[in-house]
This record gives sequence, structure tokens and C-alpha cells, in this order.
Amino acid sequence: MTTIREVAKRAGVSVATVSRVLNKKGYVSQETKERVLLAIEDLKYKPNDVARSLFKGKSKLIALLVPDIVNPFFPELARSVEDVCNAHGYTFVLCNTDNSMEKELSYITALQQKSVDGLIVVSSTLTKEHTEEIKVPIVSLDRTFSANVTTVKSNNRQGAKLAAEYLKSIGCKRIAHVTGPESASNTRERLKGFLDVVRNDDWFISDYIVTGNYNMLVAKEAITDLLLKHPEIDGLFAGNDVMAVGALKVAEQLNVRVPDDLSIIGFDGITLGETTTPTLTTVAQPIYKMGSRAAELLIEQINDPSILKKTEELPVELIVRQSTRKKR
Amino acid sequence: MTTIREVAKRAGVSVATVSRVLNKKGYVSQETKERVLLAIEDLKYKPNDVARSLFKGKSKLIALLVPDIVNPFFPELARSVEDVCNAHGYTFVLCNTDNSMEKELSYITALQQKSVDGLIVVSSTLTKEHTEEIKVPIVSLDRTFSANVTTVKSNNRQGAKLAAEYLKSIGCKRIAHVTGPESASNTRERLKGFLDVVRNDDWFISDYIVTGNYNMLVAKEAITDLLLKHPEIDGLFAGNDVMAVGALKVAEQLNVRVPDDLSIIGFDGITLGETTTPTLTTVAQPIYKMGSRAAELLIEQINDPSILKKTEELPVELIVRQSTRKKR
DNA sequence: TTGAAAGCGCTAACAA
DNA sequence: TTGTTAGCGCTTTCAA
Repeated sequence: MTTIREVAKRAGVSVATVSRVLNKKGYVSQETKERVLLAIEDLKYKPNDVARSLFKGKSKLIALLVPDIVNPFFPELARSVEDVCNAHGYTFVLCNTDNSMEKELSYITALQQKSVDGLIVVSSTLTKEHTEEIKVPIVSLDRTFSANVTTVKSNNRQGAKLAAEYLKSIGCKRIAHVTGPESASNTRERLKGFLDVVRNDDWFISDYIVTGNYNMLVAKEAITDLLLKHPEIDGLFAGNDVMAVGALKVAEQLNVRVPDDLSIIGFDGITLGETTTPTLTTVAQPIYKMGSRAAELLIEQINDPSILKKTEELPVELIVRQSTRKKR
Repeated sequence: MTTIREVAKRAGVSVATVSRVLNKKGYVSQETKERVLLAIEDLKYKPNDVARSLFKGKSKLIALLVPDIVNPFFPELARSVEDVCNAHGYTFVLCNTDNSMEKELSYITALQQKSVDGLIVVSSTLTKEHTEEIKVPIVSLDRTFSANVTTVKSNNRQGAKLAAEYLKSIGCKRIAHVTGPESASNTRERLKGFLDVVRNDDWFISDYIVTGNYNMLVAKEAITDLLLKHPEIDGLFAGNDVMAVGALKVAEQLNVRVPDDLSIIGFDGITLGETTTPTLTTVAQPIYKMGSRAAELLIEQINDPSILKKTEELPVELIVRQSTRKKR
């Protein structure tokens, strides 16, 4: 690694001057500037960001922490965060926390020690207390954990209502719900929306709510049990698309026809839902918008840490595909 | 951020002593050690990695660059790299390069400037010349681009042969192949393996080879054209699973029955292939093993940069599921 | 318009 | 066993 000192020597100037042309800051005569630029070119000099970060306490680094990188929702979300970060000159990296508080905290510490400029987290384990110890600008995405943290999410409750109402509207009489992990705020919100719609129906029993942890394997087991025990179920609202796809597979294995015997609706709107057979009816979140807004708000916060914390809630949209059909 | 100096002051010792207990290096009496530890605790002191990196020129950071984070193959690969990195005390981050040389180079520069300890790259655009300019330990994963770079890949040619031979063995008479981008070495290897098997058959024409760029959308268009123009095709070998899933959808749209009219086989062995209907026959790569070996070799190289560069080729395995069936 | 030098927080000689 | 100090490579006052 060539250093600024070598460049200075080669250009016959002081390191200060090199630094000035590097940062386009302060006076440098056209002539010396050109000499410095030439030296930089010749030596293929790249400034050492670590030294720069040490001095500035900033790194031009933004990280996104997600609980499950293998759930396609998160890579899709990451794409949009990435675009905005890149557009603003930040290096963007993605970290997988496995839904483990330990890994989450360890990433946060490690990244802070590297002077990361800002963090976007999708977390169900972080608490208000944790975030108070984090001095780096942070925004919460997809899930809420503290009013004191800027949050970008979608209208989960409304989305769940949409889903449940739609199932009813096409004639489903016994509707079940597979949820995410209880620790996730969006799990609770989606459950609320679901209950808003079905709570007062006399067919409704709490057995119709099972947990699938937002995970396909876990969901498949839960749904298998559910459908075996309650063959009368004719509508299923899955808390996310991955679990809905799991439901599709379970139905197939149990010889339950979708959508004839059972209508299935997911939540998220990931591409995966377009590739299944039947394709998946779902409540689509504005994934790209969520990620990009989170990134924008984070960058605003990096530029002005005193900015007010706020929560932005984005609208969702029902997308009807083949996994649901009107009963006759 | 509290500094080592404040800890030293609080413990009534010098910064050197604090550094010694921090790094468990050099002599420190039990008594002062305890005092220092206490001060660290009290002040919630976390050493500044940036300063550490500046001094050491190392960062305990490893990055994986992948061309398309939305292709589930890469998140699955990332999971295994992550596990090994974490086990060895490295912070692991994932970067998406969009198959763009520009983004790739920009990530590599940025990461080098941050003193990244090592890089694992899945790249089709990097060349030998590029890698010679990179001073950081690097291993190439899934694709080859220079004999001078340690590489972990699977036996693509053999896998493609397996696929083509299997299609023949179940009675396919007209077999097509959708490839990845030509720039990717594994595209070329898989094509070779395919040609090994079909080249000398009199039915074979080069029209049966179309490019799908390892991308579902691109592949769907290509396959639609292909099947429309050549309805006689009864077997399709897709260069990766994502394109195979695209093929499944295209077949459905064109009312081509899979596997009755058309047998489809993919390559990769990602989970997605188990969720489609029909499930996907595929040539499975040892994804976890590939990622973990790459990480291990990288770490070896970090510890001993003089270590010999080598290529490890892992075996693949045919997994027969529902998208292929023996003709009668 | 330029340069000298202090300092970002840490580690590791070297001295004591 | 502990402390002093010189850097790691950079930016930014302050002086010239």
C-alpha cells in the first residue's frame, strides 16, 4: 500500500498538500495540483480509509442486519437499501443474524468498532434498552422495537385485515392463520388484523392460530398438524410468503386441493410467489420502497443526528393470484 | 466512545498496561489486571477497531462478493461462508455486485481501503490482471478466473454430463440447454459437459442452446421462444435452478406438461427446487461444503500468505424429483 | 499557496 | 511488572 507520504515525496510537496488535493479542500495552485494528481496516478495511490476513519470517526459504511438471509424477502429488501446507499457514496454490506440476539449484538459491536456510519436492522430481539446503548444512527426496518428509533414498516394490521376479509369474501368459512415468531412486532400486528376480522365469528377457535416462525420447515410441520386435526379449514392466511409456499406443499402432500378445497394467502409479495403452482395470492408490501426509504432516512440521520425520530408506515396491496378462488 | 486512555486513568495505570490486558499479551499482575478489567466494565469500554486496524493493517473482516443476491443460490452459499468466518472470529459481510465489473471493482477497492483481511468472490468479470493488483488474500468461489487464485468450485462439466445422460436415459430424444452468461466459467463448463453427451447425436442442432443469463426473466423469454420454435424438444437442461423454475412456468403457460411432454432438469440444488410443483430434478452442488471450504482456504491464506494457490473441485450429485420422468 | 506538526486510538518496542 | 513513546496513515489547524 502506497501512502500519502510517498505521493508527497514524488510530487515534491508536503503531505498536507496531497491531502488537500485528495479532499478538494483548501488552496492548491493549479500547477502543484497537477503534479500531485500525476504522482497519485503513477503510484496507483489509494488513500487508506482506516486512517481516514480513525481521524474522522466516520467510515462511509452502512450495514443492514437481517434475521434470515435465506428468506428471499430479505435479499429483495437488501437490493433497495443497497441502491440508495451506493447512490449516496456509501459502501453497503449485508449481515445475517439468524434471529439470534447474540449474533445481532456481536455484529453491532463489531460494526461500531469499525466506525460504521449507520445501521439498518430488521430485528425482533433488540429492545429499547439495547438501542439506547448504540451511539450510531440506526433505523429499524420491517419491525418496531422502540419509539425512539426511526422505523420504516408497512401497514401490517391493515394487510392482515385485507387478507382475512378477502378470504371471507370468496366464501371461506373456517380460516386459519400461521404466524411468525411472537417476538416480531409484525407477527403481532398481523395477528391483530386477522383477529379484527374473525374474532367475532362463531366458528372461530384459537386452535386455528398456529406459529410457523416465518420459516418454511417449521410452518410445514405446524400446518400439517393443523390440517390433519382440522380438515374443515378452507382458508389459510400465512404470515409470510415463505410459509404460504410451505402450506402449498403441505396441501399437496395431504391431497388437499388448492384453491378448490383450501384457499391460501401469503404476506410479503416476494418473487417466489409468482413461481409456485398455483401462484400465490398475497398481501404485497412495497419491498423496494421500504428498503429505499429506510436507507434515505438513515442517511438523513447520519447527516443530522439531531433529526426527529419517526415511524413511516407504507401501504400494502392485495395481489390475487391462483392460490385463492371464490367458492360456489 | 471511551478510549483506552480513559480506562488507563480510571484504573490508575498506563495505556500500555490496559492494552496488555486487552490483548492478553505481556506481563500484568493479577491485581492490576483486575483493576483494569473493572475500569473497562465500568466505562463500558470497547476498543476502537479502526485504530487497531490502522496499526496492525488487519481488520478481522472477511467479505463475500456475489453477482446476484436475489438468486437463492448465493444466500445459501453465504450462510456457510458466514459460519466458518464466525467460528474463526471474523466479521463476515455480504456484498452484491450485480454482475457488474464496475461494482465489483468498487467494492474491492472500498474493502481494501478498509483493510479487509480477505475476499471471497463469485465473479465472471474479474480477470487475472485485476487479481494481480489485489494485495488482499482472495479466493474464487463457484467460478474460475485465474490459475493464480485459489478456487473452490464443483465439477460442472461432470454435472452437466450427468444431467444430459440422465435425460437421454429416460428417453428424451431432443434435448435443449439454457445457459448462464458466457462470461461465467461455469457456464462454459456446463455447456461442455452437455456437448460431450449430445454433440454426436444426429438430432442435435445448435439452435437447442439458448442463453438465459442465470436469470429467471431472461431465461423465461429465451425458453418461450425456444419451445415455440421447437415443439419437438422433450428434454431441457437448465444451467441453474432458477432458470429451471422459469422453464417450469413457461411450460405451464404454453400448456406443455412437465414431466409428461417435457422433462426439465436444473443445476445447483437450492431449496427453491423443492418448493415448486412439480419439484425439480437437479444436479446438486455441495453448496454448504463449497462455501465452507472457500472460507477455510481463505483463512489459511490469511494466516500464511505464502501458501500455495490451488483449485478444489467438489463432486456433484444428481437428485431426481418430479420434473423428469421416464418415457414409455 | 504551502508546510510543520499535532492528534485520531491503539500496539509494541524499549526502558525502567 | 509497568510506563514512555514512537509510530500506523490520514486530516486539519496554525504559521509562514
